[in-house]
Amino acid sequence: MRKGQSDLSLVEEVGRRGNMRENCHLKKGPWTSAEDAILVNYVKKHGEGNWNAVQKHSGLSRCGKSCRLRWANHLRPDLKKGMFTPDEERRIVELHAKLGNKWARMAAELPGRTDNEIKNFWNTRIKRLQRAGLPIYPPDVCLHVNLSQEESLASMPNQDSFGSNLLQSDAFELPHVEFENLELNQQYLSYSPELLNIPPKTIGLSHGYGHMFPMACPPKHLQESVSNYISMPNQLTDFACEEHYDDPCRSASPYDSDFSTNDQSSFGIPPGTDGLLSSDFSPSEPLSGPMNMELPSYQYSDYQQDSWVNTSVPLPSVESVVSLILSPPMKRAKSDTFTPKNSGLLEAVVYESQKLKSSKDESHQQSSTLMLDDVADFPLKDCELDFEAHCDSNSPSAHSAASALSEHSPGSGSSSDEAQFVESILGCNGKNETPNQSAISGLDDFLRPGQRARDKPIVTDVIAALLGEDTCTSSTF
DNA sequence: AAAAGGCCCAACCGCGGTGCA
DNA sequence: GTGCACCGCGGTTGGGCCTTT
Repeated sequence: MRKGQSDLSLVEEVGRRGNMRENCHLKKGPWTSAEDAILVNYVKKHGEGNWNAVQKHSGLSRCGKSCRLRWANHLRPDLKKGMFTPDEERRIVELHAKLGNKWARMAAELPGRTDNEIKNFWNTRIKRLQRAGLPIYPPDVCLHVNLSQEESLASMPNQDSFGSNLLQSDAFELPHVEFENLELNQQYLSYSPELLNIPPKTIGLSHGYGHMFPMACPPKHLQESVSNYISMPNQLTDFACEEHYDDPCRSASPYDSDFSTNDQSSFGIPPGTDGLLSSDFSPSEPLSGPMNMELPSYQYSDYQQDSWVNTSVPLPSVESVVSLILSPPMKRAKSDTFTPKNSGLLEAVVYESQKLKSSKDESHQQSSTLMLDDVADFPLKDCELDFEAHCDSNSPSAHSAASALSEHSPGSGSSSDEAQFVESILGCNGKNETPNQSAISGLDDFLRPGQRARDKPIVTDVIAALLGEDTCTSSTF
């Protein structure tokens, strides 16, 4: 545009070319170069801000919002145009792993890039990657973020005050979560009042979540990454091999075993089985907050695409269970003191069960030997803490036992053979699977939300088997 | 060559936060 | 304390372009 050209003449030009109808109507749609010129002119004269005044003073028939957006995304002189460089791409991935869908914050870290640009890039990228069955986050990024967050965890004051800090911290913003579903959970878990020492309905679990699970309960975006590993056996073996096992960082996470254990196929979960990972959990109430803003659920693997129906979370269920089951006793034995690292809900459940069981007749003891021993020494208080963390619906594990138990509603999903399942749980199905694998497979089926109604009695038995007690005789069920 | 489908990106919408009267 | 205006953020939409069939 020629210098000195008045805003007015530009407006006239806009009026001629654009599809402005009447002055009283604000124009929408694509910006014309004339409009751009007006806006640039205006900002040069008056500076940024006060965007609503643009319309008044410059005659532009655009709302302030639209002007701001146009300026911020396209007209700002410091904007970097063109494709993202590999460095920028990597930075975005890292930032997303750290921040989640905080586009504006990410943009602040990438000079010349806009939040919209980054958002579009990311959305496109994850679509592409997920279509290809590739992980959203490269393992090294996960590890990097995990490590850095672990450091911040390590720098926390003392463990004693952990709980209170946890409840007070605002460091990580996470939504308060409606726990409609949890009411049903309580039906199952009510035998453990201590365990559920939380309001049944709305529970503000956001505080301290990040401390509790530094990346352990990473925002869903990491779950996505994790879930993608399900379809990436090679990466699984690459990343989750033994040298990572004892990595304090990795063991810090309920996802510890994610990479090493989530490969359904390696656990005898047949491809296409809509186990937990693809259970069509769809909360009756939409989850609120940032996590909810994230992708509804791209948590599916290539194996699961057919059965993928709006899966909203359940991935962690398997993780929690699996990490519990597969964690070497040594590792757990070291965990005399609770750390937020332990994936806890199932442990808590199991622990409670142990407690109850020990006060009852021990006739079923044999059937409970699979997993309980490793976790029986977990202090309940710790379990409570842990459970709170898990109850955050954004916590991957929140949907672990809680949702898994609660979502055993009639509906979709094929149920596996119950007898086999129980056998699996008990690790004695006689197949070539290792007991643990069997258990996982069984648990997967057990935890499947879409369990048929007719399975309910079986489910109860299964829970009993899992918990090592006959729930039919238990007053707590 | 044409239709269909997918991709990409600019722009819009709704909501929440903040400042001010 | 309340209402209003403004601003910023994140999710969603719609249209143009490209690729595939």
